[in-house]
Amino acid sequence: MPDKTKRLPALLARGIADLFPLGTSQDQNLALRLQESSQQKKPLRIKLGIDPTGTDIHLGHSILFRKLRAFQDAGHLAVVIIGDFTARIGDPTGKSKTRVQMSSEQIEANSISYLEQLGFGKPPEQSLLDFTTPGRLEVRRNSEWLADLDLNKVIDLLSTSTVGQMLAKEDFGNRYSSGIPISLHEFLYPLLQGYDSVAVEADIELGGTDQKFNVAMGRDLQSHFNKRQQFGLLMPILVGLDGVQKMSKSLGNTVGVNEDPLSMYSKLEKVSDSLVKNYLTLLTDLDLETLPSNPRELQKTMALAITEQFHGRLAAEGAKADAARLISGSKDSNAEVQEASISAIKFPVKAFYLLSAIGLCSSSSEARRQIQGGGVRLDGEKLTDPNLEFLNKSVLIGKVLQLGKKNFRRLAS
RNA sequence: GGGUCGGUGCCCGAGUGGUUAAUGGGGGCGGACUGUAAAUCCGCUGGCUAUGCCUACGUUGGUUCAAAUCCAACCCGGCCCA
Repeated sequence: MPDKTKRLPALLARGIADLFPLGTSQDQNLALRLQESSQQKKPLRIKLGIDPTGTDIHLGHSILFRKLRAFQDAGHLAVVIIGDFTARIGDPTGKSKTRVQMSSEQIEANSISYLEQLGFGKPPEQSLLDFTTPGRLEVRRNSEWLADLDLNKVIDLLSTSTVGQMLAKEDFGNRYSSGIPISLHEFLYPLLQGYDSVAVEADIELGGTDQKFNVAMGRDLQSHFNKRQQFGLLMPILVGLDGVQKMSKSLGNTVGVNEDPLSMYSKLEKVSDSLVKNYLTLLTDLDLETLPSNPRELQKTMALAITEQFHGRLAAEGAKADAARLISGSKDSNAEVQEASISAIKFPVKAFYLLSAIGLCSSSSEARRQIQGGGVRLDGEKLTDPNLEFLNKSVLIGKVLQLGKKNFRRLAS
């Protein structure tokens, strides 16, 4: 999208999938609006909403937060909206069925966890957002203005849209035409998200490309409520580790931002070739012109750069070295592997039970199968008998139990 | 509210009384190959400290020696009508 973004500063423009509107006035053109902002020394309010429906922030989310951070670093104000109210409805975007509604306790716990993962309490150079520089961040919960909306206001909101417009939204349209139920309250979601923009007086809303409808709704509502309209700045949806579907917790193809360095690095360095450039563009600030041409080296460069963002240079380098060592099957690796306590285990213990007890396998039945299928190693040595007995802790402590090529646990007391 | 069709394992989808955790596909996991990629091939894919025992086909009851398959009620959904 170079034509749309060429007048924007490079770090703000990098990776953008869509930007609207694209007119020639200060209300229609983001480059001009940025100029106005700097002339008037009035930072723009950059809105990014996130619904606390899960507990883990992954790299897919991080694209948007990275962009938000770029705006912070350029002197603007990040307005992070925790959708504690909208989480109760659930964003229907991309959903093929109605989302289950969540309890407020769960929502609150998730919100706190999100802020921590965004870097609250961490040094700015290892966190997604800048929590420390004054005037760069505002965290709001949308229950603040949504919880007390009265029915008159709700009817006013509803009257701004038609059923036809809602069904024109891809997700709703698909569900409707394939006979999958749509609850009425789901129609409210885009309106409420749009109303958030009214409430916080957003100048720009960031979102994934799947958020176009909702972001555009924000513009419509701002206009309806006589506010200056926001720009929509959309980022691509990150493809997950499977190389096919979007990165999503429920698809199990994610890299979480608070994963330990080794698992982060080892997952990333095996991302398929077709995705590596994409990851580099969206998840790093590396200069794309000066990258290694060897595809394997490219993977490693990408994995290292991303891991470094969350754990620092030293830990990332360590993870890289450890990954290489573990894969070569070295027995005496000192790698920094996630530890698993075996203190609660009764000895003697059979191999399959051990595997499930430390969470490497989700059930003891699965553990049996994995061993029988030849996918389990202890300090590099393949286990073949699920019923193999270990007599006491001391024969296990310090050893690394491995499932497949990328799941490791160091056994600890 | 009436009529009608339907609810099967992570998903889709067979199966209409009787070996069998339930054909097949997708996805996932593991193995081989490789560059820890892609493609391809192979295995596994309910649970349980387990050579046996549990729990499963919307829910609850019923018929039967025997049910996902038959009956009843209920719950949920699609479509048509209002």
